[in-house]
Amino acid sequence: MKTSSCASCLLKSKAVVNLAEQELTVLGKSCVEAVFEKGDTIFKQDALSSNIIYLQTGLVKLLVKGPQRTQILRLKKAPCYLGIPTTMGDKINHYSAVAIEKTTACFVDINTFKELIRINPDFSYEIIVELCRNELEQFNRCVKLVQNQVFGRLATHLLDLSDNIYQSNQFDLPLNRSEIADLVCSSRETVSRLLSDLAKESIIDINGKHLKIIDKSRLEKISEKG
Amino acid sequence: MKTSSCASCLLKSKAVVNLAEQELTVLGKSCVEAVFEKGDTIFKQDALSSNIIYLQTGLVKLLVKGPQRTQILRLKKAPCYLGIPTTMGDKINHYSAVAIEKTTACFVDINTFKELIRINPDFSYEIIVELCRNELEQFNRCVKLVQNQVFGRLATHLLDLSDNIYQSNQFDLPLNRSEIADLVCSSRETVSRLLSDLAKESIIDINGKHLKIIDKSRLEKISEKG
DNA sequence: ATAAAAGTGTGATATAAATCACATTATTCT
DNA sequence: AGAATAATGTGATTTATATCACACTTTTAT
Repeated sequence: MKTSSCASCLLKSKAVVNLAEQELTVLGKSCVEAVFEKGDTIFKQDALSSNIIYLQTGLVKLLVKGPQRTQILRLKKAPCYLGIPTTMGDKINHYSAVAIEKTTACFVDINTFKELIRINPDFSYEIIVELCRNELEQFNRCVKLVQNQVFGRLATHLLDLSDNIYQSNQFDLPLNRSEIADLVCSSRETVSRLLSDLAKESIIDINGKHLKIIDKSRLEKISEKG
Repeated sequence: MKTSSCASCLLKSKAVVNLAEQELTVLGKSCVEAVFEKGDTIFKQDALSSNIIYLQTGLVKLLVKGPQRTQILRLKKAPCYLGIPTTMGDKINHYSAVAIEKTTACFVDINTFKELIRINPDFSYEIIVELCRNELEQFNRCVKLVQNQVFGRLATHLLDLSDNIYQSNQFDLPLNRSEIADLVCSSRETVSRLLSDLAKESIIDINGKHLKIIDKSRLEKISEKG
């Protein structure tokens, strides 16, 4: 870990690009950069948090360990902020963040973050925009969970990986079958079966972790209807 | 509907109390107040929105009509804002808001709202705090949906009505059985059965819409475990 | 290289809760 | 007031999907 020179950072957030030189100095003084390898925990459920986290590069999973099952709430791809609601709120992490690819992240002290909100309206504005986008995304997830059954949810997440995370119709799944189950709120066995079904129908081609989407339009139909 | 004098309003939001006199005048010029009776729609899913809505008094339900079922996303009690993420985002309402009690609301033009964010950091700060609280609440709802089965979710919502909405251990349900089903993501019949079961166990006393919580600690246990 | 551990696929069974069906009770309307 | 309509309760049946059980495969460790 090292204190960063935010002014010279090439991976500024949409909010941070609005900061003046002097404000960047303020930020730099309480901003610490860290690198996480695949599998590393960035922060842990139930731990106290007094930092906002900005993901510069990489991919993480947000997960909740509940009494019944573990849920992967969502995958978050850099660039984005993590932990704003928690750190602005009750300061106790409601979920853990674990890197599923090599990830670089900046830890920003909450007081500095609040100070920047106080002094720079353009900064605040971008934070508000990000919070709003998050809320709509989470909303969609929650609606999908109720409206669709497992087949549809699985299809939705495969499309999300293809369209938003990897921007390619073939990629290596960053999660094993059990984690995919946690992501689509189902069981390992069901996910295994449904992936086989999709392959039998020639909608996808799957070989271990390598996945190729063959018939995207049918997958989209399943995502909507199923 | 009438253009309001925001300066003299006794129901200012936590954000608005930070506004200076001149800023209140700006707000007042593009702020329209309206009264909604029980059952009235405040805004409709799929419609365009260029207003932020501030609920001064009352109670509303937010609902999504999906292909499979209707969901009541949540009840929102005044004072609170509605529609910030939508109006800041793609401007299309992802859900409807319907008054379930007499409700008064202010419609604020999005450009005025953005202007206030730009000129008053304390205003922005309070908006950020409200967005953060919303995100955590929605998060909890989503986790509960997966971790608990219907019995637990029903108990959770009864407690929410008692603790947060009515602040009393007896009240009239603002929703019929079918709407309660939409709220707990279940079916009318199941809700009906489970309410009877709770009554049989002397955990609640229910007579039509009137509900009295008799054994709160057992209800809390069901809410956590069930 | 071999053993141990972790991950995966697939059939059989169990289960929570939806759906169906219909009787009963409220509420609304003329 | 009486008819029509909506809301509710409750049993029977169905269904999606979890869970169990176990074989097979891949990865990791010694």
